[in-house]
Amino acid sequence: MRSQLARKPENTYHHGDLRDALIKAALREAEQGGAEAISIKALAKQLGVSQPAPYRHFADRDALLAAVTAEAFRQFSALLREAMAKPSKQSKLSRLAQATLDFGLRRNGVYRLMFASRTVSCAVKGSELHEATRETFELVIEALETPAVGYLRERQALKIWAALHGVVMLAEQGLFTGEAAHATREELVEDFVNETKAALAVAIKDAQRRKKAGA
Amino acid sequence: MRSQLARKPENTYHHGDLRDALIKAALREAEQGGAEAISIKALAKQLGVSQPAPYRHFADRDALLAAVTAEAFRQFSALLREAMAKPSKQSKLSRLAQATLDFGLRRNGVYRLMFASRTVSCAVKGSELHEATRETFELVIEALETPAVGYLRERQALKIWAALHGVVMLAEQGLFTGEAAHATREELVEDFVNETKAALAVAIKDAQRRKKAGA
DNA sequence: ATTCTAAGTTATATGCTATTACATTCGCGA
DNA sequence: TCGCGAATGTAATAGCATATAACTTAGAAT
Repeated sequence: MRSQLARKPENTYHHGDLRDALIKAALREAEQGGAEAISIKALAKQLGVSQPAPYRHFADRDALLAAVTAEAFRQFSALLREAMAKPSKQSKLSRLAQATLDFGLRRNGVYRLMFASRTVSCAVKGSELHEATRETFELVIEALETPAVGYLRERQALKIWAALHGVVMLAEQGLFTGEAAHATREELVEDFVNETKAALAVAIKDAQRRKKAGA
Repeated sequence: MRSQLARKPENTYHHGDLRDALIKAALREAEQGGAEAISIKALAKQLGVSQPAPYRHFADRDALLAAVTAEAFRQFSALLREAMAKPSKQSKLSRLAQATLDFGLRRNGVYRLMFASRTVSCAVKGSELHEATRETFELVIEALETPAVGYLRERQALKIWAALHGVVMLAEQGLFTGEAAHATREELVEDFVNETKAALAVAIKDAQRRKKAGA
């Protein structure tokens, strides 16, 4: 009685790569429903293994969620990198920003898993998950295409990052639909991008002036 | 065998106000753990009623969550109103902004319930919950203390609202702690507040100029 | 007083997490 | 290549949560 959906080769006792298969399948489940949609039992059935098999690879559901979230961050980072690498008339920052918005809306459930679940805020420093989030943030700094100017670069990165997340959040809440949608999400994102660029330009000019005065 | 925590008067068959008691108790549970921490069974035990009793007042768990979330929005709105009413050297917008940040961090779980759960994005237009979110957004517009200037006022409200949510999100994710905390959350919020004010000032001046030119 | 209804109870079905004890396969060293 | 231990699977089961069904009680309305 093996399920059609089984990714396990027929008539084999061992799955071969259950750990990885679980993460990928869980990510698919989370696509719409977020963390709540991830059920160990359902995944086991889907993959054609017994219900307790996943516990050989993850201590408990939270451990699976953490691994899935880390994988989601890797995919997200890859998407951002791709967007930034792609030649385009837009600036790197603009491409990163629009890619973030796109990811947040298209992969709603995964996005919530990454940025709005208990899992992330509980991630201890140094964990795989914590590192994944830091790495993603580094990409934002890179997208600024600016040399370090005091701590101002990190600050601008934090600001644009926060703004982007906020736009995704409100979009998912439906604040851009209906009669009150006096601005599209994309417009708002572009606004934030431009403000960031302007602020950085000022900061750089300032730094140069100070350097000159000092010399 | 009635629990000490029972809010139900002793020796009464009917609780009297179970619906309301459930919402309040659920909100307490959500305080830390968000929606996941809300268990119908646990609530029933806490309130000293049988486990299925809550189903007389809510069709299912989701219905309870929706009601709890709506109540949370009302409390949030009340907090914002209070912050805006309080005499202070700060501007209304600044007070609303800091109050939002405060709420988002102190009442972490409730905040996630409100802004980052399936419940809200599934709320149909016209529902109690949907109205509650709209009403809260109206407060943001009010805090701008600006007459309508085309659609620019709504746009600025959306922008500052998004930015605030983003800051809360990143703060909960731990991006402000550790060596990289080159700006406090409060500083960032104040930055966004000032940018909003500047943008509005420009918009108003623009509108006046255009009016004069037209006359 | 009687009766209707809202709100509660007990019993039970179903589904998920997690653990325990047992079985099978893989890979590696003798 | 044999065999043995570790890794990885299964079956059985406990425990908890949601939800429904059938029954009971209290309060209000006539």
